[in-house]
Amino acid sequence: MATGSNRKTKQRDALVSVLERAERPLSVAELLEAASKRIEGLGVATVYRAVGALLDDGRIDAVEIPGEPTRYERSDKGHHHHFQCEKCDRVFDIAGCLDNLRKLVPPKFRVKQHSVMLYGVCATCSR
Amino acid sequence: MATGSNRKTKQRDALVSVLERAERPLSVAELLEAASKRIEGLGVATVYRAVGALLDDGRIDAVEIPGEPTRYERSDKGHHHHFQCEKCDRVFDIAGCLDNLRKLVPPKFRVKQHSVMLYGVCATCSR
DNA sequence: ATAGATGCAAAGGGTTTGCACTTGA
DNA sequence: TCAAGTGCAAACCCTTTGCATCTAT
Repeated sequence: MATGSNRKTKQRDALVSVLERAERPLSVAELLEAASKRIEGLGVATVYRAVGALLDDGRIDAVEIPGEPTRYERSDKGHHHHFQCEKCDRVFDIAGCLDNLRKLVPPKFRVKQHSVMLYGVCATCSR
Repeated sequence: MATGSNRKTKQRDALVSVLERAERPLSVAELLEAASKRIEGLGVATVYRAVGALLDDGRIDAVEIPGEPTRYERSDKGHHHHFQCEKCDRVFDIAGCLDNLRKLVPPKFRVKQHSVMLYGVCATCSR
């Protein structure tokens, strides 16, 4: 996926480092806020463009949760899905995947990607 | 879920009937376009409000696809998932479901709902 | 009569884009 | 040098809301 040139700038460095340290997927707003502590005057557009570049390069993945702004996370976590707790709203990574998903589709349909979101109550909130 | 009063109006009748005949989930824009053929001067806000009322009453369900406008479908179709074609952007219903999804989560996590989205190329666009 | 529904237009939130300016290679 | 990146503001898309006007009951 590595497209184009991608210069090294302090803005992108800051954003990458925020994403690298993050323990959970972050939204653009969260990225902006976190990185602004280091880069003053950082603009939203820059964050969106950096995020776009990182997505193109496959360095991060988008975590999309209906009704919420898209979050982003390092892509080196491998293929996985997410679980959102309805009590605490936290999003957890779920290892593993059902690869027989493609069996579900009608003939002639070609499946290239899929996403699975699980909702329920996490271990902590279950107590 | 049946809330409030819900008057019978020609606008809502038209929208319900469009939804009832639809073979795939429809966006507000699609609903507006379809229903406008019968109700001239139909406004977007009316569609949104009608959709909201139908959701409250549990007569339709929202199909949320990241990066795309929410689509709506009759709620009496039973449990199923969706497939979006990357060529034509249409969303199709996929019968069946992998119910071993719950096996993916760590112990103590309780799964109550899940959603599966498949992406690829539909039969028509495959040709 | 009157609460609920409608249409319009304005406003809101998230995301993208045009443009002049800055900066990394 | 000069293409790529930045910041700002305007533009966009989807959705919601305020308000004066209808309309079903």
